[in-house]
Amino acid sequence: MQLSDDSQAFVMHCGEMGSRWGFNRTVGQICALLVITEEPLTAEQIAKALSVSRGNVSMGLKELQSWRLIQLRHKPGDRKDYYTASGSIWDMGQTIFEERRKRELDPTLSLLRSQLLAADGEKKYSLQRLQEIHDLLELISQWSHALGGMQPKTLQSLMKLGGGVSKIFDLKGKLKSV
Amino acid sequence: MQLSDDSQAFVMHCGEMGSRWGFNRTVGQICALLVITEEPLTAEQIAKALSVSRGNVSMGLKELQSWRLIQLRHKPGDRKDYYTASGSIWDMGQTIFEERRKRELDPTLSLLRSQLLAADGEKKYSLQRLQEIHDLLELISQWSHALGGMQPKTLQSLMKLGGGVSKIFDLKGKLKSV
DNA sequence: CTAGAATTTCAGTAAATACTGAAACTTCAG
DNA sequence: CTGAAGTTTCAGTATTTACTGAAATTCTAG
Repeated sequence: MQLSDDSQAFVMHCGEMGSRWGFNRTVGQICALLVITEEPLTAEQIAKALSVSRGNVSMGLKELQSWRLIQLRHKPGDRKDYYTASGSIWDMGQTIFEERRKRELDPTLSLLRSQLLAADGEKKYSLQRLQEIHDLLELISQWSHALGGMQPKTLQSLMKLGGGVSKIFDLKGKLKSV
Repeated sequence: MQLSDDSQAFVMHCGEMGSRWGFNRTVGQICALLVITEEPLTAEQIAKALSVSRGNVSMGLKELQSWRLIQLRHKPGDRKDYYTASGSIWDMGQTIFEERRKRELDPTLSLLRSQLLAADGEKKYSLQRLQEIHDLLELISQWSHALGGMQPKTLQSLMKLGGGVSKIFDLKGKLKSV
């Protein structure tokens, strides 16, 4: 596990960004390391490469598994656990998207739903605002579901439209009939 | 500033979710409070309502301004600063989306670009992966730009398609000519 | 200018979070 | 079984992040 300067820099960067992405430094580093490394790695190798404790790596791997971002592998005649990034970058992106929806959107959505249901007609302004927030989150959530269900290939093509999204939308107006 | 139980619960919830959304508890609470309150509030009132120190509120307001989520207001003949949520929920959602792009995507994108430019042809596997990550982030970034540039109205209609996104994409295939 | 009302800053402290390393646990070959 | 190789757990500690409150600063009416 001798990392090139660039790889080193990339892994460290992901560590620093870790917190913005919702996990901690070590988790970010482990994930980056597994993504840019072709061969599956043992916890031991990871700890060595990142200069962190074996226990810390164990916890990090557990968390990455809860995000469904890494996979356990075994080699015949070797009882060590090997880990590797799960699937393509696209798969991983999709997974992160979904997991973030679950963690960042769903809890709030569920609180809003219950408050709106129990609403007593008082407090017009705040209720209306809660409703708006609810509607927005609900829509984002639906989108997120839809995107998560797509094949990476389809998603990729859709994404390639990039700035053209709005153009498509314009088209749609002209095509209600289809 | 007497909050109803529900409002109280909502504000506290946003505080707890705060960290997942990239800021701290107090910032989450202040933002929630301003969103559900129609009248602009002073820092004093906010501190009272949330039972936190005046200084903490000042820092929180500063951060929310850096996110462009709140606006300063003044009342004639009153030199206190009043704060209010900036624009509709939709505007705010868009703003959060953009700011998160800047903070969560752009730094990585910029590192990747420089590493890919300086690439020396060695390390085939990791380079390819970096390229894939770059492409994915680039596309998300473009989308994010496109969405950020849309009128809330347009965006709203687009979002309402929800699960129908893929249908649009199917349409597009049939419409290359347009 | 000046004074007082308001806001911001920031050193010190509190709270939350992450990390280590050793002990407990698991697994399996012999 | 036994014990060695491997993994997980977790109490204690270190680090980071958030918060307080008092002092410094800004602002403006008079």
